[in-house]
Amino acid sequence: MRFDTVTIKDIAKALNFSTSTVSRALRGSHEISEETKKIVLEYAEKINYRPNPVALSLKERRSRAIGVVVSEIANNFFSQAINGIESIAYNRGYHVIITQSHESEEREKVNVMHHASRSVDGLLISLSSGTVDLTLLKDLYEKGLPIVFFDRITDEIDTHKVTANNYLGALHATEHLILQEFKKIAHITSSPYLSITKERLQGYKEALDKHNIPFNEALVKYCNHGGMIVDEVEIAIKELFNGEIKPDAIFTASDRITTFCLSELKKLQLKKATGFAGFTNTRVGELFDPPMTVVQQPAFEIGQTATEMLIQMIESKRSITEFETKILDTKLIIRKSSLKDKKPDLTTV
Amino acid sequence: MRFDTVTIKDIAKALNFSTSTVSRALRGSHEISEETKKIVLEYAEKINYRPNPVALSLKERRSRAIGVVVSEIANNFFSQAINGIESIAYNRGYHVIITQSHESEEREKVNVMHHASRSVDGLLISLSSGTVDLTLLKDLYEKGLPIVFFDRITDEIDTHKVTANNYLGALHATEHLILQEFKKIAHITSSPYLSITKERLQGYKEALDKHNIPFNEALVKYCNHGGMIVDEVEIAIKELFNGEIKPDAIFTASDRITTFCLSELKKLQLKKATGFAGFTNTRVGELFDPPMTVVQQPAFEIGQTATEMLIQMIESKRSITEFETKILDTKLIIRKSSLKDKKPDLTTV
DNA sequence: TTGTAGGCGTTATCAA
DNA sequence: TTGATAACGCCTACAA
Repeated sequence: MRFDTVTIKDIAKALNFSTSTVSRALRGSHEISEETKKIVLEYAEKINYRPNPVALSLKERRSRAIGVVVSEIANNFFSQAINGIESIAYNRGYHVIITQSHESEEREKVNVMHHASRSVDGLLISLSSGTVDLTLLKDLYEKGLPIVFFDRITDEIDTHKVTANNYLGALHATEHLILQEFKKIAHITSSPYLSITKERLQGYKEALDKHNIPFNEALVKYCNHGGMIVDEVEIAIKELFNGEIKPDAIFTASDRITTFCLSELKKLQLKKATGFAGFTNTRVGELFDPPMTVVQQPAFEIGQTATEMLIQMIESKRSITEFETKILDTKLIIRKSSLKDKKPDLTTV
Repeated sequence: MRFDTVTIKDIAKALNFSTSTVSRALRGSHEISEETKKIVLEYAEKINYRPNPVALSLKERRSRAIGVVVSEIANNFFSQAINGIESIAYNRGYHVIITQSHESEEREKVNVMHHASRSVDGLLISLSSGTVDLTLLKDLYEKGLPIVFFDRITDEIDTHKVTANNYLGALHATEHLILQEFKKIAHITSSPYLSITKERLQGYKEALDKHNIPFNEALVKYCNHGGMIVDEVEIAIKELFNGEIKPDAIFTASDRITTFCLSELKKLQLKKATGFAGFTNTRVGELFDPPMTVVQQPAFEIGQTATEMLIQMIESKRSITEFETKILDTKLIIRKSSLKDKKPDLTTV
């Protein structure tokens, strides 16, 4: 099956003009007579002519499209961030092309190359948890492809970056658990490679330190696939509760880990005995049993900010030398799951 | 900023061959000497040559890309369906370009046109709740653009379609509520234009009929934006509970409506008194308070099936005349929210 | 004011 | 076995 479209040639032939005349008339050039313009525009309208963006991309080497690479769309944080990205891009006349890396370095590379070679004008990327090698991105960036990192960022490339204040978010959540008099707070987090993992771990440690609680490596568990594999979280929890120091509270570092962790705790009948707080952008934390204490990232705003920065880079005439890393505040929403005294929820019976 | 890439020309110049020789060597043509091939391939590898897909698209009028239009990515059903789409597309060597209509006919049109003119090889679409006019899609379809509808389908275009068995899903859920001895079961659903709305309403009615419960129009509420606007659901619930016949159970017809509805019931302290079941693909229904009875759609499989059908259309040499509408079974997962006797959940305390 | 020619990167056809 | 040329759809420098 093939798809027929009207081209400038068709118009030129039908109207007995040259293609250049038609082209100029369509773009409203002042060097074309009003009459010709009118004839051409009317005919174009009539046969529903649309310029072929592929041809334009080839010619202008730009596409008015922005490529986005995230690990997973089925994730509250990313889908909200994407909405932020779209809200800006749409208004500025850019299209958004979304691809998923599924936390795999390999898939991420394929996606990045696809974007680059399809002449997106710029790239927004949140690194996969499997990514260690940044040479491809570095390469493209040096060749002139504008890139903005968001959420999972890197030190290795000097460009604009946007992320949540993961450090403070983790610090406040952990501190909240400490003030609730939990003594053995475990931390289940993603791949240690990720910027967000490091920042959140740092916040967790800082909170402990501030309250003179010794940091214990055994209470920190890493899920290298960010919770994409159920077993990861299951194993982490089993190790924690079979270990020497059984935690009385858990602080989780990502959407998926948070969810799986709750399921596990429920299975093990530990849900109501264990203090709980986690990073997640779910809209339904309030409906959980018990209602869940969460650290919420400004996902929509992160997407917006990253996109504004990217478009600025794309449209800037001279090359940019001053780069910025914007850090947006998280929000701690305290609900019953992190309170020491977790009676069954009777208020809504 | 501009982005430099290596082209066949560069290779030709460097190696003192013509572009056609290089082109053929790169594609392994047998009419090129082994030696030349080796030289070209090695050099191409060395300078990291990648063919420009934009140029290829222009030449071949195909892009090996599939366009997807959904109402919202931040939706369990759609994000899972997209994963299904990607799983097939990736293996067959197609890229997936995702766009959102935000339940707006206008945005949907823009996206469809974007896809069409960017020469996607085919289109997967789930209609927005605002869509009444299908002439654009009809037009493109008649011009030869392969289109497969999934989830929210239409009678107006004769092509492949895939959807869940919304009728049976609704029937079983409603019947389950009836068997739990709920007497006044309300139904909150999406825009009446949508195929899924009609099918689910049909199932709901059928269940009532089967059990000799008279259908009451006042117990059905439509949210024209599919719950994208919070107020919609709030108003629907208020109307229901301020009406003459106060419902003792609610059956909701979409992910968002389900969630908002629960929030409202919680606010109004009606959550534990009201029987509840709803269409949703959330993974965390079990963690809710009370654990939620859900009708789950085979989202991943719907995405996969639609993509297989689309690729078949794309790659078929002669035009297809026999079209199929596949209907995949839903799954009713019964949990506490729909049980008549909803004691506070003590088992997990 | 309009037309001609060349180029964006690639491949197919034809010629050498 | 290799090279020159034209074409995909569009735009623009230059010519008329």
